[in-house]
Amino acid sequence: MPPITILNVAEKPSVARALADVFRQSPGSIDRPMTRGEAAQIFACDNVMFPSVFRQGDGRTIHGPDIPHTMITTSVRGHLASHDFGPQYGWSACTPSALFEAPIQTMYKSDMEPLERMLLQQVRNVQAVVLWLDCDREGEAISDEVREVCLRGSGGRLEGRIYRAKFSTVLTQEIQRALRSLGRVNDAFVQAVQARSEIDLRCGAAFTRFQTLRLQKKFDGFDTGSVVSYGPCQFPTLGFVVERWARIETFVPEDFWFLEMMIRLNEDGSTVPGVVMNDSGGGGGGAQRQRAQQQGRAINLSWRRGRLYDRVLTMALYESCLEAQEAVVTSMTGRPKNKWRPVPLATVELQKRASRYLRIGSESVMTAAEELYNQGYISYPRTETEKFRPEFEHLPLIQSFTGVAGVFGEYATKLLSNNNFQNPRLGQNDDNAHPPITPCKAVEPSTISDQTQRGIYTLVVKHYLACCSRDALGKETQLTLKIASEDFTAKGLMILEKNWLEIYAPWERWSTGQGELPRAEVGSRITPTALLMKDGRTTAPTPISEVELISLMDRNGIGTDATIAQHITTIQERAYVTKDAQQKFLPTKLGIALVEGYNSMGYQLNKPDLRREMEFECNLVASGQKNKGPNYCPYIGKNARMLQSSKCRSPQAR
DNA sequence: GCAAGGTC
Repeated sequence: MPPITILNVAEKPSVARALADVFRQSPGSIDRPMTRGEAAQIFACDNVMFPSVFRQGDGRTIHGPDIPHTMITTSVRGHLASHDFGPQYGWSACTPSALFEAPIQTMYKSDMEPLERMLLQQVRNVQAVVLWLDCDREGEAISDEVREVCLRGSGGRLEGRIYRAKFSTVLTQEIQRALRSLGRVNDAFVQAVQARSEIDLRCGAAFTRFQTLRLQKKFDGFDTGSVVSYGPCQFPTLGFVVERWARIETFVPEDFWFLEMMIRLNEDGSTVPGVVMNDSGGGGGGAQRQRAQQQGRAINLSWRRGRLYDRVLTMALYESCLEAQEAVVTSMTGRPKNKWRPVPLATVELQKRASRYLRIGSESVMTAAEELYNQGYISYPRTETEKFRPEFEHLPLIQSFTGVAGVFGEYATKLLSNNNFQNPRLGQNDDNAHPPITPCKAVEPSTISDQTQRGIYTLVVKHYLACCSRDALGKETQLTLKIASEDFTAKGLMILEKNWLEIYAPWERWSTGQGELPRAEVGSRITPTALLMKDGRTTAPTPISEVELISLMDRNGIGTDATIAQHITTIQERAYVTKDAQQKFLPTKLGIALVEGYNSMGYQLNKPDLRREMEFECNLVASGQKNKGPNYCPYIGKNARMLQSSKCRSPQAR
C-alpha cells in the first residue's frame, strides 16, 4: 500500500499538540511548519513511520506494515454541533408541551463554524481520518460529529476510511498501540449521548417556558427579564439546598444527658493515691485531694454510651457509678496508627479541597485551574482520574521542585533523599483520558500574581508532593475503665513521623487528642478525681456548604466533574439560592416555592432519582440493550404527561 | 429568554 495522508483529529488543542509531538519523534520524519488557521492549529509531519491503516473488503479494520505516512494533526474544541428547536417553535409560537414532539435541528454555532470549515477543507486532501477524541462517552458523540463533517467534506469518498483510536494517554507507545488496533465509532455510545442530550433539551426548555410564563402571568411585577429555568441537573441541585433548609426549619431541639470521668495518672502509669471522690470536705480529705490534684496527669474519659435522652436513666447510672467509688482499668492498648496520604487529585476533590482550605467557590476554582492549565502550570484540570499510569515519571517532576525557594524546594529535596519517595496510591476512578491533576511547572507560588490562581497552584503542588510521600505514622493509645456497669474510654495519639502532613500543613492536621496516655496496668483500681453528669441540647444542622453540595451531586450523579460547578452557579444566577457570609447556601423564597410547589402536586422533581433513572436508561442504550427509538424514553413520556395533566394546567384551582 | 455536555 502506498504512503497516504492521514488526518488526525483530537478533542482539544493540547491533545493535538501532544499527538503531533509523538508523530514528530518518529525516526526520519520531516516536520513541516505548523499552520495556524482561524480555527485551530494544524500540524503536519511527513514520512512518519506508523502502521498503515486500511479496511478489508468485509469492513474489518486491519493494520498493515509500518510505512511512511503524512500525518496532519488538528483538533476541535469540544462538541462541534449544537441542537435547538426550529424558529416555528419560539416562546410565543407554541405551547411548552409541544416541545416534547417538536423536531430538533442540528447546527454549528458561530464559534464552531470555523472549525467545521477547517475540517471540510482538510479532508479534501487526505485518504484516511483517525479520530483521537477523548475516550469517554461524550468523546464518542463528538467523534460522530467530526465523522459526519469529514464524510460531507469528502463527498462520501472517505466512507469506511474514518477510524476511531482508543487511547488513554498521549505517549509514543500508547499511540502506536492505538494505531495498531483502530476501531470504529461506537454507535451505541453515540446514541446514548444523543438521547441524554435530547431529553435534557426537551424537558429543560418545556419546563422552563412553562414555569416562566406561568409565574409571570400569576404575579404582578414579576421581573420579566429573568427566566425561571428548569433543568434536570439544576433542579436536584436546588433540591439539596432546600432539603437542608427544611431540616433546619423543622428542627426540634432535644435535651440529652451524659457522664464524664476524670482521672489522674502518673506518667509511669501508676495511680495517684489517696483521691477521694465525692468528698464532702470534712476531715483531712480536702487537703489530701488538693495535693493529689496537682500530681500526675489529668485525663478525661468519655462515656461509652455517648449520650442518653433520658434524664432519669442517666441519673440512675450516675448514682451507681458514684456508689462504686472505684474504677478498674479493663484495657490499655497501644497500637501503631497511620494517617494515609491522599490519592491523586481529580476535579471534584480539587473543588472540595479549595472550598475547604481556601474558601474559593467551585466555579472560580475551575476558572483559575483552566488559566493555570493554559499557562502550563498544571495538567488538564477536568478529570476523574485518581491514579497515575505506571510509566508516569515522578522523580524528574519532583526533582524540578528542588530548585524552588521555600517549602516546595525543601520538601522536594527531602522527598528525594533517604528513600522517602513512595509511588502514589491508586485511587478508584479513571477516565482513561487524562492523568490526575498534577503540577507541570515548578515555580515559587509568589511568582503567580493572581491570588486565586496562586492558591490553586499551591494546593495542586502540595497535594502532588503529599501523594508521593509516606503515610504519617503514629501510635494510638486507648485506655478503658469500668465503674459499676459503665465503661469510659480515653484515646491519645503520638505522632511519630509527619511525612506528607508536613507539606500539607496547615490545611491538614492530625489531632492527637490528649497525646500519648500513660500506661496503666490492666486490673489496677483508680479512684476518679471527678465524675460528672452533664446535660446538653441538640442543635439544628447548619445550611449546606459547598463541599457538602458538591459531594451530594457527585454521589448522586448530578452533573459531571466539568459541570458540577456550573450548576451551582446557575441556581445562584436564577436567584433560587444565595450564599451567606459563611459560604453556605440558603434557598430563596422562589427556590423554596418551586420545590414545594411541585412537591405539593406530588412530583418530587427535587430528588436526584429522576436523573438517575434517566442515566440508567442511557446506560442501557450505551450497552446496546435498548434503542434510542421514537419511543425510547419513559422519562419524556412521564414529563409530557405531567405538563399536560390538569394539575399543571390549572394551578390556580388548587 | 429554555438544558447539559464538551472546551477556552
